[in-house]
Amino acid sequence: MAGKRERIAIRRIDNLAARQVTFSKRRRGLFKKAEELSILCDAEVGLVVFSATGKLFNFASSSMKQIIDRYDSHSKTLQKSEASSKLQSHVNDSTCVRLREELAEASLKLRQMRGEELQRLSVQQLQELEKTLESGLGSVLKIKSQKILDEINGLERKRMQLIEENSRLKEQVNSCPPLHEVSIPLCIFSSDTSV
Amino acid sequence: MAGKRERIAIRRIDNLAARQVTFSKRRRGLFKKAEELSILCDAEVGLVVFSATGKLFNFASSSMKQIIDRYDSHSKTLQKSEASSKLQSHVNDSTCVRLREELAEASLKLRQMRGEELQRLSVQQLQELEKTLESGLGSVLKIKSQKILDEINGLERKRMQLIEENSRLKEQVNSCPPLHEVSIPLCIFSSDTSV
DNA sequence: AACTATTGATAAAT
DNA sequence: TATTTATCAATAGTT
Repeated sequence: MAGKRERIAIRRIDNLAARQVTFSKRRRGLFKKAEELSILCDAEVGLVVFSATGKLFNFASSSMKQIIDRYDSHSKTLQKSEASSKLQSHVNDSTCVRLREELAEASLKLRQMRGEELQRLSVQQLQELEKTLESGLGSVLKIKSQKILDEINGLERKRMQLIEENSRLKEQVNSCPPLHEVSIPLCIFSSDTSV
Repeated sequence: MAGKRERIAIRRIDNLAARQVTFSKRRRGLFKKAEELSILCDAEVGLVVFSATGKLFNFASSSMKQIIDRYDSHSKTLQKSEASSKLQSHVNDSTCVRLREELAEASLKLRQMRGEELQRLSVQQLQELEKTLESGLGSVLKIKSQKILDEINGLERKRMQLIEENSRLKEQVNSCPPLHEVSIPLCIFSSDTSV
């Protein structure tokens, strides 16, 4: 009937469906509050969110470009603003570097999930990995069973359809006069229009 | 005493003091929720706020630079960047494209190993995944056991060393004269020189 | 997607 | 600015 809302720990939600639902709900809430803050308090607000699946959501009280530019000029950790072409190529270099790093990390995780390169992990980390693998394996087994059941049901349905069709055909055959008593005269009749 | 919180209209707060107070409160709330979203839902979140007085506040689940780069690469694919065609050619550089593809594939595999996005896999593929996961799980359990055994052995070794040291110390203590037979006369002797 | 009990955020007062 | 408290808003779990 109702939501017994219990305090939820702030850590990654393991269940995919629950995580996606929460993401939708909280994302809407967050964007609403971002907009409210910008309006109520005359603030410039920029918000960028990438879902775990890589989808982009963003809000900007003015324009995102303007906000990013302003942010860059504030966080003047970038010392020299040189010619734009040099700056751009630098940005692109860093994009490639980031991609390489992310790829390396993803590959390592994959290898570890396959049971490689585990030596440097702590017992704690191994335990977490074990839990993840067990959970993943459970899901795989569940989906596999579903698929197999679906296949069986599909085959069964087709079998039943064939049986029905078969009965219909049998009835048709039974309700017809024997083949040699009908087809030959009909054949003669249709091919001999002069009669 | 208390806050009769009435619904407030979402429009600029005219009173300066009230606006600043509200800004502080809501800003904290917004940043908290941004962080919670990133943690709960495994999302990448970047938030930039400039107060009306020009002060910068920002939050990034990873790094702001990374998030802005990712935002740029996403939005650039949708819009023409009128200023620099050079930038386009760099962003679409074949290396970056290839890295992105590889990363996307690796991420998908990781998610599948965690038990997500399995629906489009065939029974055959699920079976292979199952085998991989079981094998990985086996390795993890093996390494974990090893590590735990190593830890136990290490502790046992240290325990034995301590026991040995203990015996040595006991022997030393036993080979010494008892404390009261030596120290008290010495004490008397040294403090009472008139005897 | 819609519902509601409950937690969380916050407007106003101090 | 911090704290308090009444009230409103967000949302976790459920249907």
